[in-house]
Amino acid sequence: MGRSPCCDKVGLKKGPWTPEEDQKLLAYIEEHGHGSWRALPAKAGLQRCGKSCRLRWTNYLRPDIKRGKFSLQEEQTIIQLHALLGNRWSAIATHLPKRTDNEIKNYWNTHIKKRLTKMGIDPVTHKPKNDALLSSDGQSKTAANLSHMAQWESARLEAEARLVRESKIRSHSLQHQLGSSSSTFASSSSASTSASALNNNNKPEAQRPPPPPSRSSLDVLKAWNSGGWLESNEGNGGIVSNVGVSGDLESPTSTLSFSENAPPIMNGIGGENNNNNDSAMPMIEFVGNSGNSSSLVKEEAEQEWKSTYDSSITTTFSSGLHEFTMNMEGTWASESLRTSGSHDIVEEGFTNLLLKTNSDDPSLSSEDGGESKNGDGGGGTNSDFYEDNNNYWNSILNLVNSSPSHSPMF
DNA sequence: AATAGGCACAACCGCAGGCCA
DNA sequence: ATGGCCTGCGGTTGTGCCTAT
Repeated sequence: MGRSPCCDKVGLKKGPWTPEEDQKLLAYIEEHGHGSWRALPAKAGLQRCGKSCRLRWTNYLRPDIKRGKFSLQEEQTIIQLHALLGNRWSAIATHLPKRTDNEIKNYWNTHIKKRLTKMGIDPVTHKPKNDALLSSDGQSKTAANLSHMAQWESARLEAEARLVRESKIRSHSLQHQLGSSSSTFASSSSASTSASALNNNNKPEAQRPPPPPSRSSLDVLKAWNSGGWLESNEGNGGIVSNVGVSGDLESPTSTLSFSENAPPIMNGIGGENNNNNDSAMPMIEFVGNSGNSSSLVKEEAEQEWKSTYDSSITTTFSSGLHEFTMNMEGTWASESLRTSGSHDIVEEGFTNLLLKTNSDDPSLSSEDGGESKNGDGGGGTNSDFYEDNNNYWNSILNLVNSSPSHSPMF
């Protein structure tokens, strides 16, 4: 694993980019694609290292970047995804179209993190700051559930991101086959969001990965499996891990069941619970159901996207108290889909399903307000606070939603 | 008006890992 | 199998702007 020197430090400019430099970089990429970033600066006449050029492009100059203030929904999505994924900004960014991981990271560090801190919520764990004791004595079963959800979602997101990348690769490969020159960037860039896609787009043919199998769902399942997630749970004394692989592989439906009576089975999941013998530990159950869920077939705007993606995944989380369904509709649709009329679905899919969990259950509404708005972390009612995951999400969102940005809380 | 402090954001740094010769 | 190249990623720093004093 040799690590390449970033660049020759001598004679290369650092610091803020000038409009002239931006123009040079833009003009070059529009005409030639970026190709090798290392070689780009010399070709483009820039006194910058390739890495600097790449960052400038991916974080600022790319034409498909939405700049400006984050919407409330975007903010909520970031909070929720961060609770699930932690500081995996690139994974979070996959659910915020047109936002870069760097932008999201900065926004988190400068805005959301501070808000949560002021609200008495640990921005790392998304728990009230005085919840540590609860976790250590095994009472925070919901935290364990959430941790497991996070693991599941993390694996899913990885697979999703992989699929999106491969989809883009395929798209660009098709474009290439159709005779597009390297300048296809200029016309297709609006439909290409991630830097990786652009990278692949401009890679020499030999460097491009082979086209993925035509059925995207296969890739998802493969990714799930290759991630070791399912295997790691097999024989784990209670976890049923199964993603249906027979027949139609599309639209996997995963059911996460929490059984109040099941023995502790979450070994290795969620650090604070590894040695937990609490009989109340829920059973987590994944049930693959690949054949029945309603497939959402999306029409591609472009001919190269004729292949349909079955881009719905339904994830049902059920507990003794609540059951809510996550319909991952479109979340691994291609970027082309995002810009061809399905954007809203894609952009809002995960966000909405998350938000949905906070409004579906009327029993939650009675717990809005006072308790969750206790900025100091709850004051002795944390066991209630962690009654279930929904309460947790609800509390975060209510705090965010009910507190205008100019309020003292923020 | 000058200045200090805080804030927001762009950019940089360096590690990790995939790919290829 | 090995080593170099390249990119992705997360953490950190630098800098300009805004606001309060």
